[in-house]
Amino acid sequence: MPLAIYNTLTRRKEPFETIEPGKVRMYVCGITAYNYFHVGNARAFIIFDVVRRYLMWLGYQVRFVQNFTDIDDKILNRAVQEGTTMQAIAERYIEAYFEDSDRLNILRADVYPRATHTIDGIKRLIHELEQQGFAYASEGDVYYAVRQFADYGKLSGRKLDEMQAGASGRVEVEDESEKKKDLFDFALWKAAKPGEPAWESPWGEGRPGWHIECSAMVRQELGDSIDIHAGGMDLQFPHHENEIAQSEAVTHKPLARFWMHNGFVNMDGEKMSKSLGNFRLTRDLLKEYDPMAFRLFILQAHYRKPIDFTAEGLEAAANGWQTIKEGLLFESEFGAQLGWTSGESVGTKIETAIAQFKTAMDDDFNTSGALAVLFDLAKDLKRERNLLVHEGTTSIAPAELQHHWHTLAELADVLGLKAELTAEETTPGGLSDAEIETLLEERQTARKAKNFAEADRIRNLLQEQGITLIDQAGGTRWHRG
RNA sequence: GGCGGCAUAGCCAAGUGGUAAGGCAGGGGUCUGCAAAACCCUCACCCCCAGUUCGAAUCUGGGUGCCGCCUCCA
Repeated sequence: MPLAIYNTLTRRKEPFETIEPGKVRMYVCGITAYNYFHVGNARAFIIFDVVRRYLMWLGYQVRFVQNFTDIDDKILNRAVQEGTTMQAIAERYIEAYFEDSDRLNILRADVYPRATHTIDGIKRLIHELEQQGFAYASEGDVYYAVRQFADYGKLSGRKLDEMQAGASGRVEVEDESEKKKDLFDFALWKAAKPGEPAWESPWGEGRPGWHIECSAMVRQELGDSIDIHAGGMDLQFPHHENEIAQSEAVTHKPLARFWMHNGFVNMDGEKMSKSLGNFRLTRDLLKEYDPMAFRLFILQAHYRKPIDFTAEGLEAAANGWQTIKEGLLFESEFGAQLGWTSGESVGTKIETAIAQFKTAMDDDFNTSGALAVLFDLAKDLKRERNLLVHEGTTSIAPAELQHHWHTLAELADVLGLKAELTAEETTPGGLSDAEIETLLEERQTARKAKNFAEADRIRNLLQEQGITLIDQAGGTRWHRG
């Protein structure tokens, strides 16, 4: 069965087809660089990173573009607040974006266009819109005339006449109405206020509106029509609706074949938003949790559903991640011991696992279902690992085990789950094997003499060094970690 | 006022006509001086009512509850 993706435009799952065979052009709306990104942003980036990875795994050549908005009121405000420039603020948070997203194992985009580097393209687009009667200048601003675009509202499923201006309660409707012909017209270009960064234009000194940059960037980096355009649910309207209006009015071609939107991250049941101030920065979260635990947390829910961010949920994901991580680390810990070579063959279990994984992912990226496959594989490995540690042998032939591991590693990579030994785990404890053996002998003597206090003292001492003892009938085994 | 979504175990969450994946937590057991680690086993009739069907968590109608969007937002 082929891959089916839910398309916001049609409100249906549709078989995925590309414009150009074998190639995918994909655009994801990135951050406005005025703060570290929050966990809601992170969800979008993780989700679409997985979409990209999966398409690549299926054999598509994916060109992935994600923008940085580096002109914006919020960046400007912050710059004023800190007595610095808009550029300095933007640079800082773009750099931070890379640090945080790298930790989340989000693949780098092929291109990261910025608004400030796209001014020419933006001006050209506005000019074309003006020429074709979709835009008008007004006191140094330029607005898009939504009534001129017959399809306005097709993405978000609304009609201009049915919309209630100001229903969100965030906008002062009267504010700009003087300059606009219609309440729902939106700014393509804003006249600069004194002291603000500004660019020359036929309409006077000013800067681009928010929506226009994406239209210009898509066009510049990917062409008139692309395969996937993605972002958070909230971008559906007005941002993406406006992008469509801007782009399609000029090109007369569909901006994107598939529009994908991810659901929100709620904080303890309540919507997380900048205005409510209850957002959680990814950077802060990663001080407490393994980035992969967070990734797992996100991937355990379907991307279009809202997900509730709670400490319990994160804990559960962190515990679950341990299992997958142990499976992934199997090779580096025991591969050599088991004499694994690079030879490959595939067992039936593995084929079934891959098929199940694919079935889940083909169904509009059912990562939750896909994860069940990973857990199954990881648990096998975990069991064998423990058998090895406790009994010194495995119940599955090493070669077959290797295929298990290989498959787990491959599928985990599609989901962007990567296991790394922490510094603690890599650095062996202060005690040498010989020292440990000596202590064990002492403890054994104490145990035989029923001096359990002494035996427990030694056990605790070793435990503090990260060494776990396994008392068995045939003697005591131990392992680090 | 308009548009849309969701409701599955203690928690999270798949499944969209054939008799409930998975994760976390829990319970029981084996082993042990006691632990720990490990292993094995175990844990749901799917918000309510009516209907369609041989058969429904899954379709239809009606309720109830929660949530999102209608120019800050991923």
